[in-house]
Amino acid sequence: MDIDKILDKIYPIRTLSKLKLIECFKEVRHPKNHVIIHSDKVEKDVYFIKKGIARTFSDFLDGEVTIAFGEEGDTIISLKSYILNQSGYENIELLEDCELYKISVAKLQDLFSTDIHIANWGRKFAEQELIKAEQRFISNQLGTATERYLELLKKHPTLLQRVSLGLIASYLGITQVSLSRIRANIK
Amino acid sequence: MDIDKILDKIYPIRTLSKLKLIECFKEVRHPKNHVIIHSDKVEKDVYFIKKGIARTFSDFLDGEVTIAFGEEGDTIISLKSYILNQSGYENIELLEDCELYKISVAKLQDLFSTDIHIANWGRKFAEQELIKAEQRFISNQLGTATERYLELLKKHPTLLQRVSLGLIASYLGITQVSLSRIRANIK
DNA sequence: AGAAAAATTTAACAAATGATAAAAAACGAT
DNA sequence: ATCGTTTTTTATCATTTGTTAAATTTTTCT
Repeated sequence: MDIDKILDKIYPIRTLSKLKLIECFKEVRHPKNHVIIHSDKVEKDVYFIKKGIARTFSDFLDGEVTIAFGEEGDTIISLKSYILNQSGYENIELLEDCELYKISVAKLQDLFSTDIHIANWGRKFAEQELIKAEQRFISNQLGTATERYLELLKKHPTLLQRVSLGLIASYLGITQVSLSRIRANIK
Repeated sequence: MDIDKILDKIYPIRTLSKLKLIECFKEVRHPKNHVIIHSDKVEKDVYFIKKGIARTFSDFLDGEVTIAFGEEGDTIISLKSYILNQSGYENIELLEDCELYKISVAKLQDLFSTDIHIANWGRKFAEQELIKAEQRFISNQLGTATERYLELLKKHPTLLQRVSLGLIASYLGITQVSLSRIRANIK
Protein backbone atom coordinates (compact mmCIF):
# COMPACT_ATOMS: atom_id res chain seq x y z
CA MET A 1 0.00 0.00 0.00
CA ASP A 2 1.63 3.26 -1.03
CA ILE A 3 2.02 6.23 1.28
CA ASP A 4 -0.54 8.37 -0.48
CA LYS A 5 -3.24 5.79 0.08
CA ILE A 6 -2.11 5.12 3.67
CA LEU A 7 -2.35 8.80 4.58
CA ASP A 8 -5.72 9.22 2.89
CA LYS A 9 -7.14 6.15 4.61
CA ILE A 10 -6.44 7.81 7.95
CA TYR A 11 -7.82 11.18 6.90
CA PRO A 12 -7.84 12.95 3.54
CA ILE A 13 -5.51 15.96 3.57
CA ARG A 14 -5.65 18.79 1.08
CA THR A 15 -3.16 18.28 -1.71
CA LEU A 16 -0.64 20.94 -0.88
CA SER A 17 -0.23 19.83 2.73
CA LYS A 18 -0.22 16.20 1.72
CA LEU A 19 2.68 16.76 -0.65
CA LYS A 20 4.55 18.57 2.09
CA LEU A 21 4.01 15.58 4.37
CA ILE A 22 4.75 12.84 1.82
CA GLU A 23 8.02 14.46 0.88
CA CYS A 24 9.30 13.85 4.43
CA PHE A 25 8.87 10.09 4.23
CA LYS A 26 11.72 7.82 3.25
CA GLU A 27 11.31 4.27 2.04
CA VAL A 28 13.26 1.62 3.94
CA ARG A 29 13.42 -2.17 4.00
CA HIS A 30 14.08 -4.48 6.92
CA PRO A 31 14.29 -8.26 7.06
CA LYS A 32 12.04 -10.65 8.91
CA ASN A 33 12.71 -10.86 12.66
CA HIS A 34 14.25 -7.39 12.81
CA VAL A 35 13.25 -5.61 16.01
CA ILE A 36 12.53 -2.09 14.86
CA ILE A 37 11.13 -0.56 18.05
CA HIS A 38 12.72 -1.17 21.46
CA SER A 39 10.89 -0.64 24.73
CA ASP A 40 13.94 0.73 26.50
CA LYS A 41 14.68 3.45 23.93
CA VAL A 42 13.16 6.76 22.97
CA GLU A 43 12.50 5.96 19.33
CA LYS A 44 13.06 8.84 16.94
CA ASP A 45 11.10 7.51 13.98
CA VAL A 46 7.62 6.38 13.07
CA TYR A 47 6.90 3.86 10.31
CA PHE A 48 4.02 2.90 8.09
CA ILE A 49 3.86 -0.55 6.57
CA LYS A 50 3.94 -0.60 2.77
CA LYS A 51 4.33 -4.36 2.66
CA GLY A 52 4.67 -6.97 5.38
CA ILE A 53 3.46 -7.60 8.90
CA ALA A 54 4.65 -6.63 12.36
CA ARG A 55 3.93 -7.46 15.96
CA THR A 56 3.85 -5.12 18.95
CA PHE A 57 4.61 -6.72 22.30
CA SER A 58 5.62 -5.95 25.85
CA ASP A 59 8.15 -7.92 27.84
CA PHE A 60 7.44 -8.89 31.41
CA LEU A 61 8.88 -11.09 34.11
CA ASP A 62 6.70 -14.01 33.13
CA GLY A 63 6.80 -13.66 29.38
CA GLU A 64 5.45 -11.47 26.63
CA VAL A 65 2.13 -9.82 25.95
CA THR A 66 1.28 -9.26 22.31
CA ILE A 67 -0.53 -5.97 22.02
CA ALA A 68 -1.31 -5.85 18.33
CA PHE A 69 -0.52 -7.05 14.87
CA GLY A 70 0.08 -4.56 12.09
CA GLU A 71 -0.51 -5.29 8.43
CA GLU A 72 -0.23 -3.23 5.25
CA GLY A 73 -1.25 0.36 5.94
CA ASP A 74 -0.78 0.06 9.69
CA THR A 75 1.70 1.92 11.84
CA ILE A 76 4.87 0.84 13.58
CA ILE A 77 5.23 3.24 16.44
CA SER A 78 6.37 3.54 20.02
CA LEU A 79 3.42 5.41 21.50
CA LYS A 80 5.36 6.61 24.50
CA SER A 81 8.16 7.92 22.31
CA TYR A 82 5.79 9.52 19.87
CA ILE A 83 3.45 11.06 22.41
CA LEU A 84 5.51 11.61 25.54
CA ASN A 85 9.07 11.50 24.24
CA GLN A 86 9.79 8.78 26.78
CA SER A 87 11.01 5.23 26.43
CA GLY A 88 8.04 2.94 26.29
CA TYR A 89 6.63 -0.46 26.98
CA GLU A 90 6.38 -1.69 23.42
CA ASN A 91 8.78 -3.66 21.30
CA ILE A 92 7.94 -4.15 17.65
CA GLU A 93 9.36 -6.93 15.51
CA LEU A 94 8.84 -7.65 11.84
CA LEU A 95 7.26 -11.00 11.15
CA GLU A 96 8.07 -10.87 7.43
CA ASP A 97 10.53 -8.97 5.25
CA CYS A 98 9.02 -5.50 5.23
CA GLU A 99 8.94 -2.40 3.09
CA LEU A 100 8.26 0.63 5.26
CA TYR A 101 7.75 4.35 5.03
CA LYS A 102 9.70 6.20 7.69
CA ILE A 103 9.41 9.69 9.12
CA SER A 104 10.98 11.27 12.19
CA VAL A 105 8.85 12.20 15.18
CA ALA A 106 10.59 15.58 15.28
CA LYS A 107 9.69 16.34 11.66
CA LEU A 108 6.09 15.32 12.26
CA GLN A 109 5.83 17.55 15.30
CA ASP A 110 7.31 20.39 13.35
CA LEU A 111 4.65 19.94 10.67
CA PHE A 112 1.90 19.66 13.29
CA SER A 113 2.83 23.00 14.76
CA THR A 114 2.95 24.84 11.44
CA ASP A 115 0.27 23.30 9.21
CA ILE A 116 -3.27 23.01 10.51
CA HIS A 117 -4.23 20.39 7.93
CA ILE A 118 -1.37 18.18 8.95
CA ALA A 119 -2.20 18.83 12.62
CA ASN A 120 -5.72 17.61 11.99
CA TRP A 121 -4.41 14.63 10.09
CA GLY A 122 -2.28 13.86 13.16
CA ARG A 123 -5.34 14.24 15.34
CA LYS A 124 -7.28 11.80 13.18
CA PHE A 125 -4.39 9.40 13.22
CA ALA A 126 -4.42 9.28 17.02
CA GLU A 127 -8.19 9.03 17.04
CA GLN A 128 -8.26 6.05 14.68
CA GLU A 129 -5.66 4.29 16.79
CA LEU A 130 -7.73 5.08 19.86
CA ILE A 131 -10.82 3.44 18.40
CA LYS A 132 -8.80 0.36 17.52
CA ALA A 133 -7.27 0.19 21.00
CA GLU A 134 -10.67 0.45 22.67
CA GLN A 135 -12.07 -2.28 20.46
CA ARG A 136 -9.14 -4.54 21.25
CA PHE A 137 -9.79 -4.00 24.96
CA ILE A 138 -13.47 -4.84 24.68
CA SER A 139 -12.93 -7.92 22.50
CA ASN A 140 -10.35 -9.38 24.83
CA GLN A 141 -12.54 -8.77 27.84
CA LEU A 142 -15.43 -10.58 26.28
CA GLY A 143 -16.39 -14.23 26.33
CA THR A 144 -14.18 -17.28 26.42
CA ALA A 145 -10.83 -17.68 24.73
CA THR A 146 -12.57 -19.79 22.08
CA GLU A 147 -14.89 -16.94 21.17
CA ARG A 148 -12.06 -14.44 21.10
CA TYR A 149 -10.05 -16.72 18.84
CA LEU A 150 -12.93 -17.11 16.41
CA GLU A 151 -13.53 -13.40 16.37
CA LEU A 152 -9.88 -12.68 15.68
CA LEU A 153 -9.96 -15.10 12.77
CA LYS A 154 -13.06 -13.45 11.38
CA LYS A 155 -11.49 -10.00 11.64
CA HIS A 156 -8.04 -10.99 10.33
CA PRO A 157 -8.61 -14.08 8.21
CA THR A 158 -5.10 -14.15 6.78
CA LEU A 159 -3.37 -13.70 10.12
CA LEU A 160 -3.18 -17.38 10.91
CA GLN A 161 -1.24 -18.09 7.74
CA ARG A 162 1.23 -15.36 8.56
CA VAL A 163 1.72 -15.59 12.30
CA SER A 164 2.68 -18.44 14.60
CA LEU A 165 0.23 -19.86 17.08
CA GLY A 166 2.22 -18.80 20.12
CA LEU A 167 1.99 -15.15 19.16
CA ILE A 168 -1.74 -15.34 18.59
CA ALA A 169 -2.12 -17.02 21.97
CA SER A 170 -0.19 -14.26 23.69
CA TYR A 171 -2.46 -11.75 21.97
CA LEU A 172 -5.53 -13.61 23.25
CA GLY A 173 -4.07 -13.69 26.75
CA ILE A 174 -3.73 -17.47 26.94
CA THR A 175 -0.91 -19.97 26.53
CA GLN A 176 0.07 -21.52 23.26
CA VAL A 177 -0.88 -24.96 24.56
CA SER A 178 -4.34 -23.75 25.52
CA LEU A 179 -4.88 -22.29 22.08
CA SER A 180 -3.83 -25.54 20.48
CA ARG A 181 -6.37 -27.37 22.62
CA ILE A 182 -9.04 -24.84 21.72
CA ARG A 183 -8.38 -25.36 18.03
CA ALA A 184 -8.65 -29.11 18.47
CA ASN A 185 -12.08 -28.70 20.05
CA ILE A 186 -13.40 -26.44 17.31
CA LYS A 187 -12.84 -28.85 14.43
CA MET B 1 -11.23 20.43 38.87
CA ASP B 2 -12.02 23.49 36.80
CA ILE B 3 -12.00 23.55 33.03
CA ASP B 4 -8.88 25.63 32.73
CA LYS B 5 -6.87 23.11 34.65
CA ILE B 6 -8.46 20.17 32.84
CA LEU B 7 -7.53 21.58 29.44
CA ASP B 8 -4.00 22.43 30.53
CA LYS B 9 -3.45 18.98 31.97
CA ILE B 10 -4.12 17.51 28.54
CA TYR B 11 -1.95 20.04 26.72
CA PRO B 12 -1.21 23.69 27.43
CA ILE B 13 -2.83 25.94 24.83
CA ARG B 14 -1.83 29.52 24.21
CA THR B 15 -4.07 31.91 26.07
CA LEU B 16 -6.03 33.39 23.22
CA SER B 17 -7.04 30.02 21.80
CA LYS B 18 -7.72 28.64 25.24
CA LEU B 19 -10.17 31.43 25.98
CA LYS B 20 -11.89 30.77 22.67
CA LEU B 21 -12.24 27.13 23.63
CA ILE B 22 -13.28 27.63 27.26
CA GLU B 23 -16.01 30.01 26.23
CA CYS B 24 -17.75 27.17 24.38
CA PHE B 25 -18.12 25.01 27.47
CA LYS B 26 -21.28 25.01 29.52
CA GLU B 27 -21.52 23.76 33.07
CA VAL B 28 -24.18 21.12 33.75
CA ARG B 29 -25.16 18.86 36.63
CA HIS B 30 -26.61 15.37 36.54
CA PRO B 31 -27.62 13.06 39.35
CA LYS B 32 -26.13 9.73 40.32
CA ASN B 33 -27.20 6.84 38.06
CA HIS B 34 -27.98 9.10 35.14
CA VAL B 35 -26.95 7.46 31.85
CA ILE B 36 -25.38 10.28 29.92
CA ILE B 37 -24.01 8.41 26.89
CA HIS B 38 -26.02 5.74 25.08
CA SER B 39 -24.47 3.13 22.84
CA ASP B 40 -27.30 3.21 20.35
CA LYS B 41 -27.21 6.96 19.76
CA VAL B 42 -24.91 9.37 17.95
CA GLU B 43 -24.06 11.58 20.90
CA LYS B 44 -23.77 15.27 20.09
CA ASP B 45 -21.84 16.36 23.18
CA VAL B 46 -18.61 15.68 24.97
CA TYR B 47 -18.17 16.16 28.73
CA PHE B 48 -15.34 16.71 31.16
CA ILE B 49 -15.78 15.80 34.81
CA LYS B 50 -15.49 18.73 37.18
CA LYS B 51 -16.67 16.67 40.13
CA GLY B 52 -17.85 13.09 40.43
CA ILE B 53 -17.15 9.73 38.88
CA ALA B 54 -18.44 7.87 35.85
CA ARG B 55 -18.27 4.44 34.31
CA THR B 56 -18.00 3.49 30.66
CA PHE B 57 -19.42 0.09 29.73
CA SER B 58 -20.59 -2.00 26.82
CA ASP B 59 -23.66 -4.19 26.83
CA PHE B 60 -23.51 -7.68 25.46
CA LEU B 61 -25.64 -10.79 25.31
CA ASP B 62 -24.06 -12.23 28.41
CA GLY B 63 -23.70 -9.10 30.49
CA GLU B 64 -21.66 -5.93 30.62
CA VAL B 65 -18.00 -5.11 30.13
CA THR B 66 -16.72 -2.12 32.06
CA ILE B 67 -14.23 -0.33 29.86
CA ALA B 68 -13.07 2.45 32.14
CA PHE B 69 -13.76 4.58 35.17
CA GLY B 70 -13.53 8.34 34.90
CA GLU B 71 -12.76 10.65 37.80
CA GLU B 72 -12.25 14.38 38.13
CA GLY B 73 -10.56 15.75 35.03
CA ASP B 74 -11.47 12.78 32.89
CA THR B 75 -13.68 12.72 29.84
CA ILE B 76 -17.17 11.40 29.25
CA ILE B 77 -17.29 10.69 25.58
CA SER B 78 -18.71 8.31 23.00
CA LEU B 79 -15.60 7.68 20.96
CA LYS B 80 -17.51 6.45 17.95
CA SER B 81 -19.73 9.52 17.99
CA TYR B 82 -16.83 11.87 18.52
CA ILE B 83 -14.51 10.31 15.99
CA LEU B 84 -16.70 8.65 13.39
CA ASN B 85 -20.06 10.33 13.90
CA GLN B 86 -21.59 6.91 14.38
CA SER B 87 -23.50 5.32 17.20
CA GLY B 88 -21.10 3.46 19.39
CA TYR B 89 -20.50 0.60 21.73
CA GLU B 90 -20.16 2.57 24.94
CA ASN B 91 -22.69 3.55 27.53
CA ILE B 92 -21.63 5.93 30.28
CA GLU B 93 -23.39 6.25 33.61
CA LEU B 94 -22.67 8.55 36.50
CA LEU B 95 -21.79 6.77 39.71
CA GLU B 96 -22.20 9.91 41.83
CA ASP B 97 -23.95 13.25 41.44
CA CYS B 98 -21.73 15.00 38.92
CA GLU B 99 -20.76 18.48 37.85
CA LEU B 100 -19.68 18.45 34.24
CA TYR B 101 -18.35 20.74 31.53
CA LYS B 102 -20.12 20.18 28.26
CA ILE B 103 -19.24 21.09 24.68
CA SER B 104 -20.73 19.97 21.37
CA VAL B 105 -18.77 17.76 19.03
CA ALA B 106 -19.74 20.05 16.16
CA LYS B 107 -18.34 23.10 17.91
CA LEU B 108 -15.12 21.29 18.71
CA GLN B 109 -14.71 20.20 15.11
CA ASP B 110 -15.33 23.72 13.97
CA LEU B 111 -12.57 24.96 16.27
CA PHE B 112 -10.22 22.18 15.15
CA SER B 113 -10.56 23.21 11.53
CA THR B 114 -9.95 26.90 12.17
CA ASP B 115 -7.45 27.15 15.03
CA ILE B 116 -4.20 25.23 14.81
CA HIS B 117 -3.57 25.46 18.56
CA ILE B 118 -6.92 23.96 19.33
CA ALA B 119 -6.35 21.34 16.63
CA ASN B 120 -3.12 20.36 18.34
CA TRP B 121 -4.84 20.34 21.69
CA GLY B 122 -7.39 17.94 20.16
CA ARG B 123 -4.56 15.83 18.84
CA LYS B 124 -2.96 15.65 22.27
CA PHE B 125 -6.30 14.80 23.82
CA ALA B 126 -6.69 11.77 21.53
CA GLU B 127 -3.06 10.82 22.10
CA GLN B 128 -3.40 10.85 25.89
CA GLU B 129 -6.51 8.72 25.69
CA LEU B 130 -4.65 6.38 23.38
CA ILE B 131 -1.84 5.88 25.88
CA LYS B 132 -4.38 5.16 28.61
CA ALA B 133 -6.25 2.68 26.42
CA GLU B 134 -3.07 0.83 25.54
CA GLN B 135 -2.04 0.62 29.18
CA ARG B 136 -5.46 -0.72 30.13
CA PHE B 137 -5.08 -3.40 27.48
CA ILE B 138 -1.65 -4.45 28.69
CA SER B 139 -2.62 -4.49 32.36
CA ASN B 140 -5.67 -6.63 31.77
CA GLN B 141 -3.71 -9.06 29.67
CA LEU B 142 -1.12 -9.51 32.37
CA GLY B 143 -0.97 -11.89 35.30
CA THR B 144 -3.78 -13.28 37.38
CA ALA B 145 -6.95 -11.51 38.38
CA THR B 146 -5.47 -11.05 41.85
CA GLU B 147 -2.51 -9.14 40.46
CA ARG B 148 -4.73 -7.01 38.25
CA TYR B 149 -6.95 -6.19 41.21
CA LEU B 150 -4.02 -5.12 43.36
CA GLU B 151 -2.62 -3.02 40.56
CA LEU B 152 -5.96 -1.31 40.03
CA LEU B 153 -6.12 -0.49 43.73
CA LYS B 154 -2.63 0.93 43.64
CA LYS B 155 -3.44 3.08 40.64
CA HIS B 156 -6.87 4.22 41.85
CA PRO B 157 -6.79 3.93 45.64
CA THR B 158 -10.08 5.72 46.20
CA LEU B 159 -11.97 3.75 43.58
CA LEU B 160 -13.04 0.99 45.93
CA GLN B 161 -14.77 3.42 48.22
CA ARG B 162 -16.66 4.93 45.34
CA VAL B 163 -17.55 1.98 43.13
CA SER B 164 -19.32 -1.30 43.80
CA LEU B 165 -17.45 -4.58 43.63
CA GLY B 166 -19.47 -5.89 40.72
CA LEU B 167 -18.37 -3.04 38.52
CA ILE B 168 -14.72 -3.48 39.41
CA ALA B 169 -15.04 -7.18 38.66
CA SER B 170 -16.49 -6.47 35.23
CA TYR B 171 -13.57 -4.12 34.60
CA LEU B 172 -11.12 -6.85 35.57
CA GLY B 173 -12.89 -9.31 33.31
CA ILE B 174 -14.05 -11.64 36.07
CA THR B 175 -17.30 -12.22 37.96
CA GLN B 176 -18.25 -10.37 41.10
CA VAL B 177 -18.21 -13.63 43.08
CA SER B 178 -14.69 -14.38 41.93
CA LEU B 179 -13.50 -10.96 42.97
CA SER B 180 -15.06 -11.42 46.39
CA ARG B 181 -13.19 -14.69 46.75
CA ILE B 182 -9.96 -13.06 45.63
CA ARG B 183 -10.36 -10.35 48.25
CA ALA B 184 -10.93 -12.97 50.93
CA ASN B 185 -7.66 -14.66 49.99
CA ILE B 186 -5.63 -11.45 50.08
CA LYS B 187 -6.40 -10.52 53.66
C1' DA C 1 16.42 -35.35 0.17
C1' DG C 2 17.72 -35.49 4.91
C1' DA C 3 19.11 -33.64 9.42
C1' DA C 4 18.27 -30.28 12.75
C1' DA C 5 15.38 -26.87 14.63
C1' DA C 6 11.02 -24.92 15.48
C1' DA C 7 6.15 -25.16 15.92
C1' DT C 8 2.11 -27.68 17.06
C1' DT C 9 -0.48 -31.28 19.16
C1' DT C 10 -1.68 -34.41 22.75
C1' DA C 11 -2.06 -35.94 27.48
C1' DA C 12 -2.38 -35.79 32.55
C1' DC C 13 -2.83 -33.24 36.49
C1' DA C 14 -3.03 -28.61 39.03
C1' DA C 15 -4.85 -24.10 39.64
C1' DA C 16 -7.99 -20.43 38.63
C1' DT C 17 -12.37 -18.91 37.51
C1' DG C 18 -17.49 -19.57 36.46
C1' DA C 19 -22.24 -20.69 37.93
C1' DT C 20 -25.56 -21.21 41.25
C1' DA C 21 -27.53 -20.73 45.62
C1' DA C 22 -27.93 -19.27 50.23
C1' DA C 23 -26.41 -16.44 54.17
C1' DA C 24 -24.66 -12.23 55.97
C1' DA C 25 -23.79 -7.44 55.77
C1' DA C 26 -24.46 -2.82 54.17
C1' DC C 27 -27.37 0.62 52.38
C1' DG C 28 -31.65 3.54 51.60
C1' DA C 29 -36.08 5.23 51.86
C1' DT C 30 -39.75 6.21 54.72
C1' DA D 1 -35.13 3.19 63.83
C1' DT D 2 -36.76 -0.37 60.78
C1' DC D 3 -38.18 -2.80 56.78
C1' DG D 4 -36.95 -3.92 52.27
C1' DT D 5 -33.44 -3.81 48.79
C1' DT D 6 -28.94 -4.23 47.25
C1' DT D 7 -24.31 -5.70 47.85
C1' DT D 8 -20.97 -8.78 49.50
C1' DT D 9 -19.48 -13.05 51.31
C1' DT D 10 -19.29 -17.97 51.63
C1' DA D 11 -19.76 -22.59 49.88
C1' DT D 12 -20.03 -26.31 46.44
C1' DC D 13 -19.34 -28.19 42.11
C1' DA D 14 -18.41 -27.62 37.01
C1' DT D 15 -15.61 -25.66 33.49
C1' DT D 16 -11.76 -23.40 31.67
C1' DT D 17 -7.10 -22.47 31.51
C1' DG D 18 -2.22 -23.25 33.22
C1' DT D 19 1.85 -26.28 33.63
C1' DT D 20 4.80 -29.73 32.29
C1' DA D 21 6.42 -33.16 29.36
C1' DA D 22 6.52 -35.98 25.46
C1' DA D 23 5.15 -37.06 20.71
C1' DT D 24 4.27 -35.43 16.27
C1' DT D 25 4.30 -32.35 12.46
C1' DT D 26 6.17 -28.55 9.91
C1' DT D 27 9.80 -25.57 8.61
C1' DT D 28 14.49 -24.38 7.66
C1' DC D 29 18.98 -25.10 6.20
C1' DT D 30 22.54 -27.50 3.76
